[in-house]
Amino acid sequence: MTDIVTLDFETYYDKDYSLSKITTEQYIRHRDFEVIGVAAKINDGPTEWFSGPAMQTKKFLEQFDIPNSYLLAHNMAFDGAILAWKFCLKPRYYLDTLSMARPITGLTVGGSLAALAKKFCLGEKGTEVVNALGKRRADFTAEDLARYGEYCKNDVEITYTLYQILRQFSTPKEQYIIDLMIRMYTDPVLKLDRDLLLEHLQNVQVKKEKLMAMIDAAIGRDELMSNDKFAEVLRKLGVEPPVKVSLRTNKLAYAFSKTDQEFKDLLEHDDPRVQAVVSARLGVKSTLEETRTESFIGIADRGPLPIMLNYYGAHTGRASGGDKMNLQNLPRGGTLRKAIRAPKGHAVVAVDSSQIEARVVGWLAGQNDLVEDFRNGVDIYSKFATNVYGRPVNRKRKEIDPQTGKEYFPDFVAGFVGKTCILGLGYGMGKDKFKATLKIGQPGLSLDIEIEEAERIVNLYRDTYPNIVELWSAAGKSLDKMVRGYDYEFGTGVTLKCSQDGIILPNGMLVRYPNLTKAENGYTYDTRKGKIKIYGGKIVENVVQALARIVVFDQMAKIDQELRRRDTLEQRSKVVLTVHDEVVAVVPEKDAEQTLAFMSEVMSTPPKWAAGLPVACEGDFALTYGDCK
DNA sequence: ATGCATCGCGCG
DNA sequence: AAAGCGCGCGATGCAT
Repeated sequence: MTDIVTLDFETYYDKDYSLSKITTEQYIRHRDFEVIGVAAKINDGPTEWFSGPAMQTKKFLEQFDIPNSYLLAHNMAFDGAILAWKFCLKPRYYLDTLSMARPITGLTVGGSLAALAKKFCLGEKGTEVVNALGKRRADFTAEDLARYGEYCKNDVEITYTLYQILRQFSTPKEQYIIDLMIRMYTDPVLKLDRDLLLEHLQNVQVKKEKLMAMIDAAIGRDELMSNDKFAEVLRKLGVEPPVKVSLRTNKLAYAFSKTDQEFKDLLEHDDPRVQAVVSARLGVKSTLEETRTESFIGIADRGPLPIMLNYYGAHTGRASGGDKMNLQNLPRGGTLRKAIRAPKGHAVVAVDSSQIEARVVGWLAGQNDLVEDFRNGVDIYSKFATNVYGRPVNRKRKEIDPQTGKEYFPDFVAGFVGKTCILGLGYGMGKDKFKATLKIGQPGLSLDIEIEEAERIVNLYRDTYPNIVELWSAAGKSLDKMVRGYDYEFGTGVTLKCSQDGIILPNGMLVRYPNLTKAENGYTYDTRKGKIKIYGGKIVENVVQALARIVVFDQMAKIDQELRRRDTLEQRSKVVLTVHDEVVAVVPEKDAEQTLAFMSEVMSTPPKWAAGLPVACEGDFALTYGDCK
């Protein structure tokens, strides 16, 4: 039996140097970092506390045979990174109670050890027994240090007990995924291209300065950023600011976003001053490129890029971004992605699962004609658009413009409509939202269709795929059954049983609906953020996202198991990142081609419980993440 | 100063 | 009766 070593570090912090102010990566790599003490235990043995200089702490830690043990902590990304980066100790396998708790209580209970101890009745977590703020290890009195040690030991005990409870809810595969996500952080291999990032920051800033130079010097950043102030700017130029009804609050709000057509129309206003202020507002308002580039440069100066993903961060099991650095929303085709590089002699391999959610919907609903089309590689977006427009549509067909001699896609717009239908209408989207979605469009494409036309297309979708409509209805029925505690199941590709706590997935995990309640006009469930409305179409969406996540994450685990077998100190080989339907690995350059083939093979194979689900994928390898497609 | 709600925008 | 959904971060504006 492999030992479980449970451990908890106490580290120096002060008002500004703390995890609430800076990222975990900055905190651990900071020059002020200091271990005050550490408590650890083996299996259910006694917990030991140690506090001493770094060298002695290392000696203390080395007694635990960590490289051959399972390592357990609450928030392992933190303790595991300290252990790996400061003490060069990596366990056989990471276990993390914070990750393990998320699928069970993530919706309703915070992730802190205190909140979880209370939830699972594990006794009191010690309150702050020692004032540690701003105190280095040497500043503590012997008594305070001893009390701090007791507090820390208690945390270790609670973590170990919590683990014994939570492990009953987990599976070996989910444990592997937790370990993998921790290793993405504690064992970083991707590098950031500092020079490229510095150049990019310069470009972004110059671009913004140029926009500012185009407008009246009296108008500053504040006038552009604030809605009220910007509205005044427009009024002074004789333009009545466009308004809209807020989707969330139903209140009137200024329509100043890049998706507000009326606002975008002002870019072509007769008065060049209006054009300039609108252009400046749109250019200055988005800060992602600038702030993220600055963060990246900071990391580039400190070391390789640790990737923090919250295991089961979403209700549906998808990961979410963490540590003030969401790597799941980097702009596509942008410099930030290009700045993420494989280490010397290595390549990045990225493979993503093609239209996984659309495939899962069709398969779950038993919409067999759609499933067969996916299986046969039919371009389903074009096929549905053909249906919509009553003429052959092929979004991939290229033609040469006789005037300019340039290549273009004549069915680009129709293809976009087809895509929007397949991706959106499967979850019950109505005509109004469909019309709005087409209007938002994508960069360089905004479609204005009549509401009658929107209704026609929505109805066409529902007539074409009646089993999907039937699935919404079956899923809707599950709400009534779950509330009343009756057995119920739905789904054709796989049968999903409903329980009191939610819908049971094929891997034994649940899509939970805590305190599901029948309200006046529908059903709600509780989260920490309040009550959420739930209905048939949305259940289908949640379940489909959850199923797609299981498919891709199990494939990711399988890929990593194989790569990990080849991984050595010099020739790194591992999965480094996932973005929902995408798996990214780093391997030696010479293995890139073979790895792409291997990953593609794995990601073209459905799991046993979904033998009839046609999965497909596409991928690429390159020296940078950004060049992988 | 700090927390919270809201919006916009990036990704899937 | 009808209803695309799932995230995190940065910014403003208001409350504390």
